[in-house]
Amino acid sequence: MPELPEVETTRRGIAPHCENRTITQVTVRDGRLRWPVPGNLAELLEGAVIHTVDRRAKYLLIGVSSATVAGSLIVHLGMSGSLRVITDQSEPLLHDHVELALDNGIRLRFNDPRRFGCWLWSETPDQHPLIASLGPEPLAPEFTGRMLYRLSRGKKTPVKSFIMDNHVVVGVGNIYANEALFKAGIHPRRAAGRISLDRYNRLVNAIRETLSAAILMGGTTLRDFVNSDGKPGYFAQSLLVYGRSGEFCPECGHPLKEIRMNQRSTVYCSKCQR
DNA sequence: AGGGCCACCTGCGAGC
DNA sequence: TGCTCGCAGGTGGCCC
Repeated sequence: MPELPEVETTRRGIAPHCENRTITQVTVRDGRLRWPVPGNLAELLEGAVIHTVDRRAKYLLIGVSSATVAGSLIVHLGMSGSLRVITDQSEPLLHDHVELALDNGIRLRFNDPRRFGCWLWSETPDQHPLIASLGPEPLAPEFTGRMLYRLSRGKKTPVKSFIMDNHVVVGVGNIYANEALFKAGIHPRRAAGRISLDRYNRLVNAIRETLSAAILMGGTTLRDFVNSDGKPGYFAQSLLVYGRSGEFCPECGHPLKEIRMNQRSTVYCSKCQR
């Protein structure tokens, strides 16, 4: 479910409620996530203070410290996860696996039906194997067309796979890869190594524009994404090609095509994208 | 070494 | 109505 805009929307939603709050209780109802939730999580966190809520790629990094521990929770929402701010006394529902109670009476509740998400703990999150080898953030200045151009020389891999590779750039998932390639006029199957610098500059702009616009609209809700208030995102109505196979291209009116690449739905216009 | 594919898991809609 | 099938926003790890 969540791509970078959805994770950023979640971060912005929870941060004001968590920062500088003390964790009073940790509840793990089902620790069988992608990796087991550490058994000593409550021991580590209860009584500690949350000082930061950051994002790296699609990971939320919740910085926590106390007299005895200092480190970060590494939280990933997987395909179906959501983090909600609970202000009332509502009972947990099915798939509400992890919960943090804070000293302001608010609870942070993690729901994840498919359990592809994770809750890990690290004292040195920057060096954690899941984080250390990630490529640049798509909205950071070091992500440039020149960088993509250089990295892609000699690569036969399709450009869509290339920009979805976390070592190249993080945070470009299936929806936004489709959208950005359409905006840039690049065919998703084109070999990454056979794209000009000029076109990579356009692609970088398209990725930035697409992700920024989605963040401004609170992310994309297709079926079930909800933000930290339990509300949907509104970028779905702005999607140009994703989920629109068979509809007419918004640029030229030609019917949009759908193919599968790496078992993922890939929608494009065969006239506008080369 | 690099690239492609599977697996992890539940829920839902389509089609029979 | 109720079953089965295929598909879903991610990504580490395995195999070729």
